[in-house]
Amino acid sequence: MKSPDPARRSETARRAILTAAIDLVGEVGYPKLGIEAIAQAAGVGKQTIYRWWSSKGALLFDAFLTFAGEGEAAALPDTGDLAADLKLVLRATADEFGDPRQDLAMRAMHVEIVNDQALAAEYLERLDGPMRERKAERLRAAVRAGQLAGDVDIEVAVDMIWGPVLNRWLHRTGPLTHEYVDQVVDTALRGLQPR
Amino acid sequence: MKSPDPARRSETARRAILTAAIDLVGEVGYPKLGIEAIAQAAGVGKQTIYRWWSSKGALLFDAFLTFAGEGEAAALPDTGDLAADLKLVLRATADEFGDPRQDLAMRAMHVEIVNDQALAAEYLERLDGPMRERKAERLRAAVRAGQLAGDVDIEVAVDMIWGPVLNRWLHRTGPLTHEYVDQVVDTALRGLQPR
Amino acid sequence: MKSPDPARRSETARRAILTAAIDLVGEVGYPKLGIEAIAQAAGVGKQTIYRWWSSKGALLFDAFLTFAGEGEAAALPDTGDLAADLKLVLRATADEFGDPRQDLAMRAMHVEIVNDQALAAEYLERLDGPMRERKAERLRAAVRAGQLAGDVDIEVAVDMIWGPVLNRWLHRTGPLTHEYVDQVVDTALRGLQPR
Amino acid sequence: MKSPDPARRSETARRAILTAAIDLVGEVGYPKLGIEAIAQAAGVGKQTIYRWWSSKGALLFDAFLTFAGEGEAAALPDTGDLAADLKLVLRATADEFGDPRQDLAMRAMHVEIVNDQALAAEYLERLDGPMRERKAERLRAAVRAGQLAGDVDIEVAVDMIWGPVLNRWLHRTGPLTHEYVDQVVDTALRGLQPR
DNA sequence: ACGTAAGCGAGACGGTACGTCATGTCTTATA
DNA sequence: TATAAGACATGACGTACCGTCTCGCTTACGT
Repeated sequence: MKSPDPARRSETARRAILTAAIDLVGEVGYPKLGIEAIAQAAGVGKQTIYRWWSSKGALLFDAFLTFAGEGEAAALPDTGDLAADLKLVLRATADEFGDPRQDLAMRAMHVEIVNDQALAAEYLERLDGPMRERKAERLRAAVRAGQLAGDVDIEVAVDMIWGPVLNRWLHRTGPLTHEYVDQVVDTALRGLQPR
Repeated sequence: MKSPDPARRSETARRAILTAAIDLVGEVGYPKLGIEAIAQAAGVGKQTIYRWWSSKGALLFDAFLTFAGEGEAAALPDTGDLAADLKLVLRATADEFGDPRQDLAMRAMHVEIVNDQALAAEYLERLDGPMRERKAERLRAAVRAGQLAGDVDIEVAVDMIWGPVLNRWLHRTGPLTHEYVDQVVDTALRGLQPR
Repeated sequence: MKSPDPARRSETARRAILTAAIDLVGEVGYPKLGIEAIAQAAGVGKQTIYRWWSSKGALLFDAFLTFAGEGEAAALPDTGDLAADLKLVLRATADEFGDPRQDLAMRAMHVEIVNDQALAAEYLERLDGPMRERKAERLRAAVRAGQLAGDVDIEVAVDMIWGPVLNRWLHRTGPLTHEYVDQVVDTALRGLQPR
Repeated sequence: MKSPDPARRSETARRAILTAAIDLVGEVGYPKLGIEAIAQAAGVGKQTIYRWWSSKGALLFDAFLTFAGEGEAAALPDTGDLAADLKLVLRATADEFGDPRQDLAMRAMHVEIVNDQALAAEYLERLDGPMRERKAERLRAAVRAGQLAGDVDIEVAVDMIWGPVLNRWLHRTGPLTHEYVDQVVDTALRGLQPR
């Protein structure tokens, strides 16, 4: 019983596999994605995949972490106008969801999370957590600026703003338009009760 | 090219299949659920499944519709106290999600919806739609009672109340406690901005 | 447990089934012949086939008996020239085997005989037996005419004349030409040893 | 489009499959023989069978070639007494046909040949051909020794001696006794006409 | 520097489940 | 009650992938 030596790992193969995984999931969708096809597309032996990843989910997941981690690490914009800043961010998110390839790939990851508790935990820690922290930080700044009530639970606030958007996309409850996200932001900030 | 004659369909077989599907998905989870196992458990030939359902998703889905449709058709409670009514309903929902068997089964259905546009549409029309209408109706009653602002978009309001709860369950963003749902209701009603 | 009443049997259905069986076996060959296809082609319910025949072989077999029995019951020609008479008959047989439809159908029957002892027995009694008797009778006439040795075993003689032809056809050992059957007749009559 | 690499083929699996095929066909007979059962008995995945053989017939056939090819390659006996030599060989053949296991297995192969032209051709080339050559060679030796007429067509002669025996076995026209084969030999050599 | 031990591409292996097909039985309605 | 129609339970078919394994090959150390 021996485990592979990370020092000797081929970075070429690793990138090829992750890239192929993302590409394929965007082409055929998650349920039809197969390890054999990934290996083929990456020009790699199956064993090289099994050596380094424990499951299709873990692989796909790693692919996301890798490519997402490369891109966005920046804080959310803070122009002083909270509503405008949130709308800007959410509209961008909605647009990403609109791109068919990203749509398929992200659905894949979410399915994996829905079904696998361990991946969900890792997702929380490595992707959702940091992202959420940036969202929370922006809201805290708003609190400090007196634009948000001080006694609001920040976690709940984040959920109430981003939750509806994620949901609408994932469950296709309706079109994910800019108008919709604007309304969500406005309503969340203002509350439902009459003033 | 001939298609099966619904008039000759065996109701016995149909019920056995739907029941077995729900039972099995609650036992082994969606990804390990197989047509062969369902047929076996239902004491039915595979062909009888393939004759009447086009996919595993469609079957599972039909099972949900069947058993859900039998149960709940009632309106949401209206005691006059909107917040209390919403908390009651959402706590019940949270409790359902907490039951491991229902948890697994509902995750299965949601995964299916996430991946299959056609099923998503049917889900919207037959399960989510009616349910949503009852939620909307309760909120409209609140508007009439002066407890909710008249200019709030009811769709957005529903999303803002139920969305966070569904999300937290599906993505395991955190524990789905009664405290959490209470806070969601309070925050949604009150809004995030300082008064 | 009751058995069907032959008195009520539909002659129409019976003929349609037998005809369809022969036709189909000539089209698709024996291994691809199915009960369902026969029923379909005959415009008959499957049960009607299962009611009256115990197996695909028995049905096919019955079809042969029926149509063969109707056709040939005549004695072999006896012009006084034994060799010429035999060549005439064998050439006709070779020609029958050459017709693709008859070829396929007869192969079907022979396969059935090879595999099923009971059918083999019935074949011997009802088809091969009578045919063989006519062949033997022709040879006996030749003995009486002094054209054949009196101490030859007629059974063996029949086998030696017809056997090679049947074999060459069934196993495709070589082309079944008129020349070949002529040579078989000549050689069988003359013997292999030098005179 | 990729085809299997013969270099990597597992000899263990190959032998196990061929052996299992022969064993099973001897137990259940050809029509009830299934690929699934062979795979099971050989302790092999079905795909391993499908990878290397194109059909049940081809497999069975290969099994015969393999095991037959291992055994008999020797020439027919030549003691100088043609009739005695032939009787010896034919009696042995009759005995083989009498062994139930060999009987079933050989029937299987013959059915396959009857139904499949391609297999028939391979059979002719690889099994029947060489065997036939040995038979022909024995007869040619007899011609040289003056025991057989020089103008006899050897092919026809072989058919006339071995054909009746093969036929009687295959079609169960009668018991395949030593007496019968003796008579065939005698009659074939002597001819049917009076001397 | 060079043998050796690892990762690598390739792909055969024993399996499992797939979705299709044919079998033979059972049910229903028609005549 | 025999029939045409066809749904049913059963189970084999041939396919597609699974995850493991064994091959040579190449690459990078450790002596």
